Amino acid sequence: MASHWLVKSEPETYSFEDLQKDGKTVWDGVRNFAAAGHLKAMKVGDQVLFYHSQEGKDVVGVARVAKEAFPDATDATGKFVAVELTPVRKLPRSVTLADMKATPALSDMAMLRQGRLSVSPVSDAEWATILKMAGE
DNA sequence: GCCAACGTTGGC
DNA sequence: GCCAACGTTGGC
Repeated sequence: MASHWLVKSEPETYSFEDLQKDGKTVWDGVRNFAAAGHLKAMKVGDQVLFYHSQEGKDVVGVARVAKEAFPDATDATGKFVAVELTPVRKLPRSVTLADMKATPALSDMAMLRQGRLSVSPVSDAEWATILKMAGE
């Protein structure tokens, strides 16, 4: 059963456009146990919302898990993992943080309840709501 | 094993 | 640029 997720990235560091240009990317550098736990739970084929933090503060695109969790090569301790993501599509309209906060159906979203979490789960209902808000 | 201090993230 | 929230680290 496929799950849905949301990952955050500062577009200045790595934007959705960068992912589309690269064709794929290794999602490493996560140094938070809760987020790492979510990375480990990802399965190939799971869909992932791509959120731009700091600049934009909006969900801009959809990506897909291409490779399940493997040791993060940038982590010397060996405690953290990375996954590989590929771009799926850019959303017709981005969905801003303000829009999500203003939507009662999304009030329980993990990313809203815990702002600093860089990788978080998205329920099927939340997923459908956000895609609809994005004009799909 | 607990708790205080510190560092980092991210929204405003 | 500031401030709040939260996770991690290190001392006891």
